[in-house]
Amino acid sequence: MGTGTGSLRAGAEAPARGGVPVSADRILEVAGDIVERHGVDALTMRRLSDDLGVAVTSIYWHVGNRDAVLDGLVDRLLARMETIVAEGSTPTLRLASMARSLRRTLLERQHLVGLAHERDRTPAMFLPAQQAMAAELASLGLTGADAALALRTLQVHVISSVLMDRAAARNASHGRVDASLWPADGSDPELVAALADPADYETVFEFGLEVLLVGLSGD
Amino acid sequence: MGTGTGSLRAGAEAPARGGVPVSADRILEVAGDIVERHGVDALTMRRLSDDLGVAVTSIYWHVGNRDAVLDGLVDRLLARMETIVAEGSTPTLRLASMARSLRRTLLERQHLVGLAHERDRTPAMFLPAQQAMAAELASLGLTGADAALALRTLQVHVISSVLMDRAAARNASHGRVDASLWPADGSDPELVAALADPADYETVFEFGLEVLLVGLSGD
DNA sequence: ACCTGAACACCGTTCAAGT
DNA sequence: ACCTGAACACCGTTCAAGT
Repeated sequence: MGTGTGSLRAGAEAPARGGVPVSADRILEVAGDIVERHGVDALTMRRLSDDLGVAVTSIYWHVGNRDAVLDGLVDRLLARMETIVAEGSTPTLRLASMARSLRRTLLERQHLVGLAHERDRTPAMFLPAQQAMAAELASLGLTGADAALALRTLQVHVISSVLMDRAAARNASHGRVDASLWPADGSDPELVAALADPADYETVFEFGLEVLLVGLSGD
Repeated sequence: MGTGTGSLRAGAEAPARGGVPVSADRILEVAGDIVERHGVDALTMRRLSDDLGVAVTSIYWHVGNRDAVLDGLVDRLLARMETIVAEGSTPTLRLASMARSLRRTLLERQHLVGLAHERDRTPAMFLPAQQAMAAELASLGLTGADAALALRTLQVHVISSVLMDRAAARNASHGRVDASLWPADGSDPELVAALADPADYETVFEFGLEVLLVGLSGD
């Protein structure tokens, strides 16, 4: 049926999706694609093997098992966290720009970041940025354990922002709070209205970041 | 084998684990037990039915399916978030005590909180505390959209702390960073040592909370 | 109204077997 | 060295059938 010429084959039996030979690297590449596009749950061994154009079992030869694939994906993400460039004329501004660009790059790989979080690899994710941030903190007078605490606070602020964004993005109805649950009487109507809107986690991030940096620079 | 009396039965065929009849409530109770003790992944329909002493399929009669069970668990958690009591003589101190007690109660139900987070129900988790916190923010001069932003910042701070704790607790090797990855030369040795220790997210929480509250109270 | 077993499609994983 | 199909134990879910 249809008006096809009949000579154009469906392409289903093309030589293994572009003829790329299977390898641990290729497997992780395709797996990363699935995870980033459809979430971790969508990564089944059978779907992965289908996308690779190969039998399920051959994946087990190259990488160990599903868990090893997930581990490999996280390792890949960490390896690609390049040192970010700081911009700004003051230490505080440079810290802010670093935190912002970290957040941006992590947002591009939301599902992978979630995966890294579940495996408690988030600290490793910030390793490349850590030295640069430590230098800025030092010029604010923060060193030793104080600097470590400040570093971790900034790190938690960044990833938590990404995790919140991810949860909100995954679900259709955002952080909308039913305004009717508030007492209709004396309570601040503007506040209730603002809370009824879905949360804008970028604004929350920026607000928290500014407060934190002002606090760190010693009021 | 062993020295048992032989008259003491194994108790395996006791009348349905205490004879409690199956119901939607009972199902959620047992399901919550499994999730809180062994994590969400451990909650399989077959294990749930085993613990209930009933056939798998009868669960489908009471509640719809696995997803409905999970939804029910989150609803239960939200319903149990009682209004917390504020302690302290100043608005800032009362806000701090509320954030702390929220964190504590959430930490007791880590897995359930993780579940609520995945379903983007975290804003609803803070609803009971929201009015009380709004009142304190008002006496700091924060109302309307400003108060909403402050509220959300505090909320994100609390749940992110819980989420971090959970990730760290689930994995044996904490946020330890390999000190050897830092340049051995001029970099702050105390800082490197502090980062080599596993992150103490309670301290990170307290530090961030204080900075946030100082910032909110208008420096 | 409530519970059951059989059955389905789908998982991850192992293994003996092919080339 | 690499890939395969068959097979296993385990999922969630449906359905016709029992009482």
